[in-house]
Amino acid sequence: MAATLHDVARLAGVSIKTVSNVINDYPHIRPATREKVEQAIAELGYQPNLSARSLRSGRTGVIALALPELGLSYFAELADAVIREAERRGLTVTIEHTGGDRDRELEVLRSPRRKLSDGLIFSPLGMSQEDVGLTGVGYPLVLLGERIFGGTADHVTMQNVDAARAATEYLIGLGRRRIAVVGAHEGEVIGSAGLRLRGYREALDAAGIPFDPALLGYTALWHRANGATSMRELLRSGVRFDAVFGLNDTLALGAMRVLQEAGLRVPDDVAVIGFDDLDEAQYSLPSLTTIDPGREQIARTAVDVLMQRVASHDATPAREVYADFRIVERESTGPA
Amino acid sequence: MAATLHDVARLAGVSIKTVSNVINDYPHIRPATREKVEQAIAELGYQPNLSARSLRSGRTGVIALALPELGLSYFAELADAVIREAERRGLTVTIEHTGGDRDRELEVLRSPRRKLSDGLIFSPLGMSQEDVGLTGVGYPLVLLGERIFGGTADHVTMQNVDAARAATEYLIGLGRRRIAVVGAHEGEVIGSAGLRLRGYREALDAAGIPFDPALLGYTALWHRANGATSMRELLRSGVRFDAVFGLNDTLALGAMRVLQEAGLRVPDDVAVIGFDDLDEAQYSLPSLTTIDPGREQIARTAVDVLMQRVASHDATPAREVYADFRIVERESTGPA
DNA sequence: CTGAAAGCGCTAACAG
DNA sequence: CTGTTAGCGCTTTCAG
Repeated sequence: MAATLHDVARLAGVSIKTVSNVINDYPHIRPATREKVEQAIAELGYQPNLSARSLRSGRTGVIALALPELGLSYFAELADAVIREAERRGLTVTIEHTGGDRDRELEVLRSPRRKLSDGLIFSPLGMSQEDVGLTGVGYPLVLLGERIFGGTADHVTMQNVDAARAATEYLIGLGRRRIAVVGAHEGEVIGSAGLRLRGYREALDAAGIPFDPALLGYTALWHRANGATSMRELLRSGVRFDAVFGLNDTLALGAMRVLQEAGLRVPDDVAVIGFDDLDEAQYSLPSLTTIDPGREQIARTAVDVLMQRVASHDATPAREVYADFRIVERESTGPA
Repeated sequence: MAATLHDVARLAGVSIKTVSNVINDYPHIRPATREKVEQAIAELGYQPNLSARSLRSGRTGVIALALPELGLSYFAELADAVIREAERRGLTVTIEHTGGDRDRELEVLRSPRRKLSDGLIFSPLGMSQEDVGLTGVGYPLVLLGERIFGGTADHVTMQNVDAARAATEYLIGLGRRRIAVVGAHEGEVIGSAGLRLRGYREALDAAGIPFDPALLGYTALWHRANGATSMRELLRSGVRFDAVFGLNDTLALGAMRVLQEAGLRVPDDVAVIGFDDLDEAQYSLPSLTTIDPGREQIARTAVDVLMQRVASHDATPAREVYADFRIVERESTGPA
């Protein structure tokens, strides 16, 4: 059986309180005592029982991260960044998949597993603005993404509209006027697709370019395959375009592949821009111009804000943080 | 404050034991009693405190997964599969990054955090065969990967040698004789690079093709950028080749990109094969022929074996499981 | 500066 | 079928 505080205390000839003090760096301990205790700890290979500690203290040192699935590169890179930030603070991260399914998202929000972590960083996909009331949970919660705004939970998100407008303006600045979109969601207003599409339309309006619904490619999910399918439909429809805005990188990459299969040159015939700045966007052929939406900053801020809530349970009003973005120019849009 | 067993018991007019029985589906409870208790639970919104349960029972319902980083697509897809399998069994997964660094791997193995999970699925990269003794830990441990064999822990791995031999034979069957390799590790015998290179050489030998060291491209890490760099060096060296074996998909993809930049046609001038069958291998241009190393099976088996160890602490001898592999034919090697 | 003692919420004997 | 009781190992008053 593993050694406990009592064992250490007995061996060191002190009380368990003293051992506890040493472990928790309580300041006023006589050096000689500390020495004795540390030696006993080493000798027994003592390790604190984290379950007991968390039962007693109410803190677990764990944060939970709920997202659709790690198979989606964007979320894998987000999770990577969150884990990094958590580890810098001595925290561990548990990951739960929701599959982007509303019911599973609700289940995640109220699961008893929440007690096993100090708080939750939650990236919903199936829930929508109408569910905003359900985010008033009794534990520290940081919302990510573009599905739910204005709730009582802290929220860290991207500047979707502005970034999409910038992407579109960039294409327009290159002289492109017929800009197709891949990844639109029918009738969506809020959510990544809705917001990015709004940015697209704002840029068009500002430049006096009429909006043509025939240029929109719809896809339900943003999996890699859908960008390809959507582009095939666009090509089959016969609509003409000289640029494509992929609402995320995987869509853009899938679309770019289909364009080239069809004998179109990127960027000469069609310029392509994405959104997310995934690692792989650097290594496609041609490399993909895209928006860096500030993923690192989002991860860092989310963990910071969450831990602030954990530390102080005062009811300061919910924060809404927008990460900085920038355009990453690569080959798929040609020389600027 | 959240409701406890006592609150429920009081409200339902029974003892806490009865409530506990209801929660844990203890069979012999009078329906009327069960009814009362369930109503009290609903009314109070009672949720069991998992910390307390785990302190008492010694089980946490959590499994830990330690891997280099989620930014590497292979590990993201592996983690995805492990989480899926865990969720099917009602378990949650915590993920720890090691960065492939030996010291951090050792730290992970003996961290007190291990007590917060029932067991560990561990994919080392920095540790090597000499560290095999350090894998005899006091908790359920499943080793993944190709760094350490023959220890006292269960081990789930790929058929690296056989799969790499099959990949090489496939290229040879296509009439290619000068097969370059991207991702070799200087002097490595065990480990993914070493084993896959051995498979490569076995295939060469079997076909009577002399081994030419000039065809090996070395890279320290298997990040995407390294495949590109390695291929650039190979091209600069002037060595001639008609095929490339990327020791994993990201390397192959990086290399393929450089080949095309250099004006070489894939597969006409150079055929390319990878290893891992990442999602993105389907969507590159051309799509990448690769080895599916049985990732799903690895995840499923790892979780199964781990939970068997958790359930029965008997010291049955360590298992060594090899997943099935298969060649996935795509465009980068042309029609077979 | 250190010790004694209470109890976090739960499970599991052991009785009835 | 249900109630009582004793801890799991730790933190934390409260006294010395």
